[in-house]
Amino acid sequence: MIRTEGEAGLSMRKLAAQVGVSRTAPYHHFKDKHELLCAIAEEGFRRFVEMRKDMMNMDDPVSSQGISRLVKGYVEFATQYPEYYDLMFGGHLWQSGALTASLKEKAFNSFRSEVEIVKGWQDRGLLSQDIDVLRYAQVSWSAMHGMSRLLIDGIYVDKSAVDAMCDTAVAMFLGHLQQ
Amino acid sequence: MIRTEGEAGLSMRKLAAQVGVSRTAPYHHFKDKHELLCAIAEEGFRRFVEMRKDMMNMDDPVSSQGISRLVKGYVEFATQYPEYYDLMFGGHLWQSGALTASLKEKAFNSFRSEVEIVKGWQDRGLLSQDIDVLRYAQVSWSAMHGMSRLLIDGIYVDKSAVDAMCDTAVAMFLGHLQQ
DNA sequence: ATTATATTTTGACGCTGTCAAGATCGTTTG
DNA sequence: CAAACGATCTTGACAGCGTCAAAATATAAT
Repeated sequence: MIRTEGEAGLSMRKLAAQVGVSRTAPYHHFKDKHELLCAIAEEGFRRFVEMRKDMMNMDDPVSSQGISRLVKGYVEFATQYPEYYDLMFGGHLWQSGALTASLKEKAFNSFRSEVEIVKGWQDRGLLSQDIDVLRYAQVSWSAMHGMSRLLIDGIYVDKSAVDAMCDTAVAMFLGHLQQ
Repeated sequence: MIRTEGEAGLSMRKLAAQVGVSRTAPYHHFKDKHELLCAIAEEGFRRFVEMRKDMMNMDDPVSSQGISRLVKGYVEFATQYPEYYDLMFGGHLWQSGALTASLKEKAFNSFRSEVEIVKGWQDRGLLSQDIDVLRYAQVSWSAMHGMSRLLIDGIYVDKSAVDAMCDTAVAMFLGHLQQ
């Protein structure tokens, strides 16, 4: 429903109707609409980490190909499943401050994996030794997140430029090192 | 009203009540709630470009101080006026695809100014000659946008790290050049 | 077979955006 | 000065929303 009518188009009533059940039946399985959305977001994280694992098995994340693949994979996930991405990393759930504990954990793990990757870059000399890994992970993730958001939200409209943007991002992450 | 109760907390009815008129009076000045939000977003852009001009008058944008000031100014604007930022660069209005013409123009000008700045970096040798300026502007803006979004949306919560993140971003933008 | 528990339903409340028809007011024109 | 007009505002109404409460039903455990 979110995919076809947007996040605002998802209503508990229409959802129940589509399933063939009365309006308030879903409330016995989810306390809130909020809690239902959290559950959907969790499902999104499951898909996300699975995709990420697959990519890191295909190429070493510390290699030009591997890094490029990770960045492109990230943006691809966001643009292919914008509904999941919105719920996972959008303000809608986070600003409420009342995330499900399990959802919070999954999100945290996702970010920690990004930090690990950046640490790998530094360990193998792709990144200067005196760079703060945590900050660098925050900023590089910001870039991927920002690109994804701008694409999803319809601000960046030229989808044929995505690949070039990702390449540029990789170059920027690694300080324009030749390799 | 948005500031105190969030964007979802702004309702045409409450707005009218607060002004002291009937529910539908605002509809004679704005066709839609959508059009009202567009108007607010425009006001946000006015403040944004004004702030940006001030900063570029204080420091040359092609200087370590100037660049740093621009980045920090950007994020500061976003976190200080999150309601404006949400409307200006959030999916809510853009995804509808029906932006006011004047709003669209203001947004486009804002991005073009970012491209100009990056071009300045390249012209003065801060950036390798064989870098695509447009792509680089898109990615660097993505990073600033991503940081802002993650802060606004409550995903990055440690606000004491904002300065260090901005510094890291600047270092990343300029390929870790010493200067 | 009976109790207990899980699940569903109907009804209701207050909220939302916005359309339609009528009322009021200020300004412009004959 | 009066009449017409257009801008502004109002009340009424409609369909939709999330969700609480109480009653009804089905399923499971004793």
